[in-house]
Amino acid sequence: MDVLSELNPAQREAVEAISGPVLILAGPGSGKTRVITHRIAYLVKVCGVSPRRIMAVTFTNKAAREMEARLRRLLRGSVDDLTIGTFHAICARILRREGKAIGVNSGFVIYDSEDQISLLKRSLQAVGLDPKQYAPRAIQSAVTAAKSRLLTPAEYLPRSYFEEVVQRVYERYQQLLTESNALDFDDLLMKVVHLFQQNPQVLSRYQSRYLHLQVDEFQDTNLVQYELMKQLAGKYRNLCVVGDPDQSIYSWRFADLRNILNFEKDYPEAKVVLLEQNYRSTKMILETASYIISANQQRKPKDLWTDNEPGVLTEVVETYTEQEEAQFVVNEVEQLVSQGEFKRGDCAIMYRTNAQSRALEEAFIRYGVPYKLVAGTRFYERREVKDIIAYLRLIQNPYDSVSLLRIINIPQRGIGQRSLSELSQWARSRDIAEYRALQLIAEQKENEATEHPFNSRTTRALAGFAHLMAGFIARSRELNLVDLFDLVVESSGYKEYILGGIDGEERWENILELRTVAREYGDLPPLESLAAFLEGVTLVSDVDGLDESIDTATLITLHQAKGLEFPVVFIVGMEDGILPHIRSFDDPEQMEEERRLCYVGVTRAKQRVYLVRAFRRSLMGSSAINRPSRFLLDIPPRLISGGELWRGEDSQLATAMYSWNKAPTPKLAIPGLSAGDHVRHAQFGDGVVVSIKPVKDDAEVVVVFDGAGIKKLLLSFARLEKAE
DNA sequence: CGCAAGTACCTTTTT
DNA sequence: GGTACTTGCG
Repeated sequence: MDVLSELNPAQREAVEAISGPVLILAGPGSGKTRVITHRIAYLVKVCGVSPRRIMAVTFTNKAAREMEARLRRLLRGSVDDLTIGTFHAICARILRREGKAIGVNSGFVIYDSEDQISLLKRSLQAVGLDPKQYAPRAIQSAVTAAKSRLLTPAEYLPRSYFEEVVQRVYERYQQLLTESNALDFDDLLMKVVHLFQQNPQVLSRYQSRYLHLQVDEFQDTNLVQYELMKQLAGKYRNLCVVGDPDQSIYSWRFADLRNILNFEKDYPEAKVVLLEQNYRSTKMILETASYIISANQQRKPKDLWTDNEPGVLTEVVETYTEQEEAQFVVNEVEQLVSQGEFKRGDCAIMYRTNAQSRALEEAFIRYGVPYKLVAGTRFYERREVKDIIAYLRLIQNPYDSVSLLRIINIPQRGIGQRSLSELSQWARSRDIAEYRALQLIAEQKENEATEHPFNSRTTRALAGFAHLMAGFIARSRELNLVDLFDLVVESSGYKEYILGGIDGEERWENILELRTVAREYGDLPPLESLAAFLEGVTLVSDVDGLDESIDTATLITLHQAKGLEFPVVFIVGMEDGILPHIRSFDDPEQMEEERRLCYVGVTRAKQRVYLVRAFRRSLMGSSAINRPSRFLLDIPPRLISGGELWRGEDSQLATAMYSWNKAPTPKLAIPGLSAGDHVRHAQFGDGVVVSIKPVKDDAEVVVVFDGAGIKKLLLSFARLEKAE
């Protein structure tokens, strides 16, 4: 059978073990995705299982899309009936259909973490506590922790004063969510589990439908997710989970490695398959990675091996500052490209924290080398984008109080903080939603009645907003999504407002980009397309937007890099305090996770690995001198380029590296520019560069021209010449 | 109420 | 170095 022909014995075993629970422990690069897709293809083509009876859960939408694409090739069609998606997307779909059984209205909106924080602050105030005294983020984390253990406010047992606060806030927070007809990310999962617990007949329907269940990245599931799969697999027990404990890097999201351990307890009949042959990396890289991960105490040893070429030694490089570090990376990328062995798109630069991307970006721009940044300030978190989404959400669900409070005075309508808290109070005292209160005020204004506490100016403002929204809501039934989008942006006054503000053009561009996203949903009927669009934009992740077809270097965090692979990998910031991160120093478990993170990074590489560190690095304004990462010390010198020089002084390795393997001086002719440079433009004449700012794959250069004044130019278009 | 200026706070990672 | 929130004034 051709579905099996391309597989090694272990992979084949994993594919053919279709009845009963299966635990696949898959090392990096062991063809995990191939096993999952071939398994599904095998089920459909060989075993004749209907695609609609198969569910495959992935970690990101990108992974889901990839799996779908691969299956489309293997199966040719009939892919549409498969259930493939992230936990959150699949749960949202279930809740839209079945939610009413547990009092979840199908028009619910999904709150992201920012919305969550904002509602938590209001919850704090509502129970009479000061948001300044109890960090909303800490409470958020506690609430997420509770929800990932399936604890409702009533079941939550406080063991400290702080936890008592958490419980009170959590309780009110859930009330406010319900009133807003909203669910947060954690609710999506928890509510489905509750739905199934409380409605056995609903559960039974789903259990009967899904004959086969598959979970990817199982090491990163939390307790709710595990419980959910356990429920769904309750009837047929055909649950196949794939994971690698060494790549577990989401414990802070309450991923629980015990899920892997418990799996064999809950499913004693489970077949365990080990995938230990690596198809991705050279022998050198695999060995380097193995040494790094072996230093962890809390792990089962694995025997990873590969038939691949030995490859070249790992480069360990020290630079003086993070600017020099970035410069080295850019230079090295260009070297590799000019030697003809690699393309820019083969190179990935990985780092521990997002803040580290800035120095890298600056260097890429300075040298005119194109790159792509995975996220950064994430698109869907930008203020203007969230504002428009808030308008649209409010149209779908006027009870969404977080969105209402967000945009009721944006652009300014003369509804200030005071009027707002009065509005909330008034609504609460009459036990109605804010939006309903607005409607009443608008009606009363027409009737000249005055029951509410607002003066005539504020009343007019509030009524105006109510009418605006009512108009949108009425039109939303008939307008197609893009037309609705345009209507909202124009008649709310938002367009004018944003264009008149700082960075107006840039922000407007973002809104237009959001509009293109909306266009993709335009074919559906009006109300459906709005709902689908809103769900789509809330459940995206940053890697989802990563486009491998563009031939540029990729800047990416180590977390985001999980599941990806690149011929050349640079890991920068190999310093104690960065990787491992300083926050892990006093917690051995967290330290082990940092090590796994490093391992994930190294094992992304197919051909070459660079581990780069800076002697001195500025962080948050001040600068620090960091020691080399302790993880470097776990790599035997013989695996490091130039490392044999250190033989016999292993213990001194850290000190030694201060003076060895210094980054060579960049050999690039500078095609880029920096502020202060004199330039010449064909049309505008001579000028001086004021600033350079990264814009996607390009750079925006501001130049003061002697004759033509100040101009903003795109580096790729402007054809500026350097002049002395 | 709106705006400008000042201040405190932070930054790990994300569905 | 940046933002998000507070304060004070018109």
